Amino acid sequence: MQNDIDISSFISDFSTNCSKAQIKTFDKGETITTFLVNRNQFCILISGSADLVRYDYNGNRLVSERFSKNAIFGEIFYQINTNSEFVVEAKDKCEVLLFSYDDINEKCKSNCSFHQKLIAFFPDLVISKITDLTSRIELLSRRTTRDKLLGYFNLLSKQYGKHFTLPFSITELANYLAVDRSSMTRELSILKKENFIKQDRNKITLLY
Amino acid sequence: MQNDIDISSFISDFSTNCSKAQIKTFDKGETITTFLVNRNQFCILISGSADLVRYDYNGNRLVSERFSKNAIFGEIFYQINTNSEFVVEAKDKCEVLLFSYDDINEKCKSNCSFHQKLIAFFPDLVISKITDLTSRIELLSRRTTRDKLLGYFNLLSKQYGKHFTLPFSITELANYLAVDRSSMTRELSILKKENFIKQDRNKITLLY
DNA sequence: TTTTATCTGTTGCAATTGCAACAGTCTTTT
DNA sequence: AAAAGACTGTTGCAATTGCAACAGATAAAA
Repeated sequence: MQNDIDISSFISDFSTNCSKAQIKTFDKGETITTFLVNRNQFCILISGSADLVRYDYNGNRLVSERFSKNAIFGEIFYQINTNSEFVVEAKDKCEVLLFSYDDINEKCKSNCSFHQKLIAFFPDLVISKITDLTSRIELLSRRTTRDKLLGYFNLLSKQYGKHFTLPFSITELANYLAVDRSSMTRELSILKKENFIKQDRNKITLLY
Repeated sequence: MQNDIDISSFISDFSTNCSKAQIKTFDKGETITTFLVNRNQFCILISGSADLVRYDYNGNRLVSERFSKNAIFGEIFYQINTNSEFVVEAKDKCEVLLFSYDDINEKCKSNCSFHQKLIAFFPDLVISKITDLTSRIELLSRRTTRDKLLGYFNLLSKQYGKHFTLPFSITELANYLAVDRSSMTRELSILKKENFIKQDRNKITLLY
């Protein structure tokens, strides 16, 4: 939601100026990082898009978050959790800035130009992240699938108007809203029947 | 969850050094802030505890978040939303640091000692906040009340062991997990019957 | 202490949801 | 172009949940 920062403009700085941070490029499908041990890893997505994927006990692949430009993620934000395996996978070609938060925080505090710039854009990134998470909590707190759908559509319509394309497939939307896919589709059908929305796959038009 | 920072130690700094920030004290029950217009307000709870309260269309008071020492909150983190009215209320006596994020970010960037210190502790506060929100999303994504309860108890047991007191009343816990209170109580009873837990009001013992 | 208000636990019932299985589309790969 | 795989939509059924109403317990106020 916060796309007005352009981190890529100073990419050249770290490779030359900070030994603690690195930029890596990932091709579609590659694993960017995992959340297994806690190395306090901190990642910033500079370009491309990626999914936070959970593999449940049945081996099903569930996309539980979608990252795009300027998204931040990494072990540092997660309480490493017993029975769930998280992986971040490149959805298309990605440039990612990776560093250990500890390194950045402790070892090159003031004399590193990368660190200086990190401080400059860090607040906007995290505030935007918190806003996103808070919105999602508001959605997930709703009791019915219908309320979740309409709530989510409302958020999108503020940005894009009455007609928009979901940033998710239908299957992924169900994961994002934490409901069963087929039940969600059922509810979408009802919304269509009742003329609340038009829908063609992940293209939605609000009729109210 | 992140209590090792002590903001109060430099409280004296802002009142004297930064005209943009202020410390206020609130008595139990008082409204600390509301989320109505977006003034980019940013709040840090220095001492005491507070609730993020939503009043739904029936006038019911729902506690949807609980803030304690070092919690951050404020309009800046919320997409102001049509049909929900949010208020932060002091749960007991509170000291709160308030400022407009814009003011801090734009107008006294480098020559204000308050700003310098804010930068120093800001990262830990926001990272801790993101971790909390992410954990909650993981809980809210679970399909059954039982899974939500056990997941939450697991988190607490990592910190406090097999026996702990919830930071919530039973009613508030239901709000936090976004389930119906009576249904949740029903599920708690089943967990007791099946000898998974012992429970006396908000005191829980895990038996596994 | 008495009164009042709030919180907790219980249960019946209706509504919603998850699960499973399947068929049709669309996309990607060979 | 054909085949394989993934995604979407549908539906029956069982399980879970929300809702409502109520009684007892606890806490706060008078």
